[in-house]
Amino acid sequence: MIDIKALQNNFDEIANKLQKKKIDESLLQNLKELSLELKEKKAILETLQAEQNAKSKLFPVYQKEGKDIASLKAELNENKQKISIAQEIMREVEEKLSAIAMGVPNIPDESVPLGVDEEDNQELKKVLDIPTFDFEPKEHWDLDADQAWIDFERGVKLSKSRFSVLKNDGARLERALSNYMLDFNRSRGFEEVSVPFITNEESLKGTGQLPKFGDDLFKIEGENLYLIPTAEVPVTNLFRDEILTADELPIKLTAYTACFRKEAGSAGRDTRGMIRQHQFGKVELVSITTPEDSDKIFDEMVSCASDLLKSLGLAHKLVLLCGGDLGFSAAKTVDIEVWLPGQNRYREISSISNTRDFQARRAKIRYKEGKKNILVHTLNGSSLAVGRTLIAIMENYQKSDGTIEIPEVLKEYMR
RNA sequence: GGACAGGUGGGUGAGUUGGCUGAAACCACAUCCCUGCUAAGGAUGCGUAGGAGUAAUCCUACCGAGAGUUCGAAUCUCUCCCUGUCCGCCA
Repeated sequence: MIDIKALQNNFDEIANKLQKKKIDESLLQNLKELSLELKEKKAILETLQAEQNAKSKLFPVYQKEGKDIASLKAELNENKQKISIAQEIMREVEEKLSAIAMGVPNIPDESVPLGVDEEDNQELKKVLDIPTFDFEPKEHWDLDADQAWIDFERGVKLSKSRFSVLKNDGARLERALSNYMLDFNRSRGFEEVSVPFITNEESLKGTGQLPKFGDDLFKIEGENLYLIPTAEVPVTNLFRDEILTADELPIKLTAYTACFRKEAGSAGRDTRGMIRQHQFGKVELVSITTPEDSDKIFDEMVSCASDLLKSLGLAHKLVLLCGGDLGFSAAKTVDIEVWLPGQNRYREISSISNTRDFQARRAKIRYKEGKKNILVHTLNGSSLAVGRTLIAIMENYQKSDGTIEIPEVLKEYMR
C-alpha cells in the first residue's frame, strides 16, 4: 500500500511519480479526499465515545451517593445511538478508502525509466557472449523428440494444457538444478527455508496479489486458501504482523517452491513448449532489510542471480524495467533474460524487485529503531525459474547429434 | 472429522457477583546509580495503531477474530478461527 499520509502532504509529487505507472490522478485525488474525510469522521466518533466513557463512569458514583440514575441513563442511551450512526458512517468511508488504497500500485523509483511496455525497458548489461553453433540449433520441443525429457501430452492428460511431465535425465536435471541453486544461494548468505505451497488470503494481500489479481490464482474450493503463484508470498509473509529488531536485519532467505499461475491474461502466448506453464518450480530469494540497506541488498540479489547463470555458462542480459512494465508491488525491477539459441532471442528467466515499504505497510512488517517502529523494505527475486533454466540448458548445450551436454557445475548433482 | 479443555503484553501468568485493569506480579530487555569483576543490589523505563498539541500530556480503539447484550465487557451470549489432549484417519 502506498503511504496515505504522504499522499496528503505531498500530493503532487506522488501523483507525478505514479504517472510512470499510468495511474489516473483523479483516483489519487479521490483517495486523498477520502483519507481526510475519514480523519474527520473518526474525530467525531471518538469525541462521542470519550463522552460515553466518561459519563458511564459516573454510574457507580451516583449509586454510592444514592442519586437518580434514570436521566443519566436516558442521556447515554441517546448518545449511544449517535455513536452507532457515527460508526456506520466511518465504516463506509473506511471501506471505500481501503478498496481504492489496496488497488493503487507502488510508486516507482526515481531511476525507473519512462515507458509503456517492454519495448521501453533499459538494457543494463550483457553477460557472456552468446554461443555459436556450426548447425541450426533447435528449439527445446524439437530437441526433446530425441531426449524424451518432457512429456507434454501426458501432462495434459493428467491435468490440462500448460502442464507437463519431466522424465529421464530431464527429471533428474530439474532436481539437480534446484539443489544447485539453493546451495549457490546459501553460499551467498541466503538461508534456506521450506514453506507451504498453499497460503491464505491475508498473506496474498500482504504481498499485493490480492485483492486485485485474484484471477491469476488457483483458489481452493470451499477454503480461504490459494496455491501460491511465487515463493515470495509465503516467505515474505513469514514476518507479517511482526516487529523485528534492528540486529536481526537484513534477513536473507532462499526457498524452492512450486508456483501455480492461471496465466489468465496470456491466452495464446507461448502455448508451445515449457516456457509458460500453470505449474513450475522456482528458487526464490527474499530479503527483509532496513530502508538504508535495501539498495545494496538489491544489487546483491541481482548479482546472485546473474552469477548463478554465469556459473551455468548461460549468456544473459540485465534489463531495467520501465514504469509501464513494472509490476504492481515493485518500486524497481531488474529482469534477467537468458539467451535461447533455438528461439534466437533472450527470454525472461528471473525478475528481481525492490518493493521498498509497499508490502511492509500492507503486511505490517516493522523493526524497532530505538523506541520507534519503522517499516522494513522487502525485496524478492527469482534465482531462477527452474523450468526455464532447464530449457536454457537444453538449447544452449545441444550438440549436432541431438544430445545435450550437462554443465560442469551440475555434474556432481547428477551422479 | 468427533469429544473435552483453553486462547490476556517479548515470555510466564493474575484478572468470572460486568465499573479507576490497557491490564497486577514475576522474568526478560534498556538506561542510570552503586559496586567492582565475569556475581549481587538499587532507580527508572518497557504493547500496537490512529488522532490533538512546540512539548509535558491528552483522547480513541485493541485482552484470538467478528457480531450481540449493557449506561459500561478481558469478564455475559452467539458464530468463526486457532492451540492442547483423547479418539478416528493418514504420508
